[in-house]
Amino acid sequence: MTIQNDILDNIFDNYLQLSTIFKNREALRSDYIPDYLPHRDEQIKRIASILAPILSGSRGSNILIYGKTGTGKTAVVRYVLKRLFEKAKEEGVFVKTCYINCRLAGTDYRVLAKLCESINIKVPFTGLATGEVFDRFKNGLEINDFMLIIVLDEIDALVKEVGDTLLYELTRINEGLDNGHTSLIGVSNDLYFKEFLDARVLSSLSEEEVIFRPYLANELYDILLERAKTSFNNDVLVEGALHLCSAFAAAEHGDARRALDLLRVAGELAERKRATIVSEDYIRQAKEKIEKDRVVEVLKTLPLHSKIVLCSTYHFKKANQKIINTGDVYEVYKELCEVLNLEPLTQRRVSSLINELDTLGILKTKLVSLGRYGRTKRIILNLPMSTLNDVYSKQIRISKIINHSIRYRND
DNA sequence: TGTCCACTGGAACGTACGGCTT
DNA sequence: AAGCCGTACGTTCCAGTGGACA
Repeated sequence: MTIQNDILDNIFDNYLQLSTIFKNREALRSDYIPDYLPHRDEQIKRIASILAPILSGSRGSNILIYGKTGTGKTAVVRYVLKRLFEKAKEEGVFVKTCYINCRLAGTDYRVLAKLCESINIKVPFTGLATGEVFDRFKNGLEINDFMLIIVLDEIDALVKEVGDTLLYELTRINEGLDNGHTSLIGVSNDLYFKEFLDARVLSSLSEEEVIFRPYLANELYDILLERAKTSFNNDVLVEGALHLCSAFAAAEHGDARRALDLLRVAGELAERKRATIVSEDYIRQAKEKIEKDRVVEVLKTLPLHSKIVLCSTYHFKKANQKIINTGDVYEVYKELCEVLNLEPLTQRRVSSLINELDTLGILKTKLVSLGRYGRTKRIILNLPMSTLNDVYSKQIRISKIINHSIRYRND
């Protein structure tokens, strides 16, 4: 037995002893499909009855599903499809399902590549024309006589990014098929996403519509309670903790995913502290941890020039300069590039980077008009300076510009 | 009331890259 | 090998603009 072995043994033993909190941690992950989804009976029934004709071999209507993040859309769809799939198998009907997150896929090509993959057609990740991939997909359906249910999650993200060309093709695909057919289920986080769609696409895609309202605090509580039963050991969770958790999540547009994350992280924190119960306090700590972890992760993985832009705003905040605009940020950005021996990007590009950082919630920007003094963006660093300092001091290249003293003055 | 600032943000285009088909 | 494709990341160009100021 080596010393290292001892240490590892210790860690693992400790872990096993520590696992007095969770019964099944996985049940708190957002991709877990529970056996019961509280407060979604209506939607489950609706979607199931729309898709039911598939069991008799005919095509189900296309469905468009709306609702904010964490309202159970994905869970309900996956739940219904899972049951449908099992039922179809019993009945000897051959059904295939394909779930695609459009935001993660990002482009028409990659969505199509995933569709091909789901019917066992191998497609290279680049090199082919999009039309070619579409043809292969269509042929695959035809030859194999597949009944394919396609779930396009976060469909709004794709349409906003690259338009609705692909959706148009997909909604028409059945027209050109003698064998095999598809049903589309579009899932959108954006209630106004319809406006981005061509009328023909819209009418075809939204043959049926299902809306998911945000959960109320008491509904979130029921959901958490249900999940807690399967995930936590008995008597571990303080009732007040559940209430606090649902209250936090209800304040953030009734996002159940957030609530479940909160509960899981709180449990993990308690576990690490060797606590035997998960109290309200752990929920509060979890809330802070989740936010901080998110920010740190974003800071670390940002492209180099975005980091420099961020450091530029950091220097203004450090110098107590509250009001800064794009021009100021760009001047300091150029100065920092010089320090790093880098060719600076154009102001137009930096302007886009600032917008991206705004979307990530790291910067806060506001378009203002200063009359005679032009139009620009007010920019505020939207995170604690210490967080940025901690993360970037450890990165060799960026640490050089963190402590650089700035020449530029904007007064 | 018109001017004009300091940008914004859309659009078109360029370049490099990996990888396909023929 | 030639010619094409999608993707990522960038540049260049430029019309548009809200409102302070003369």
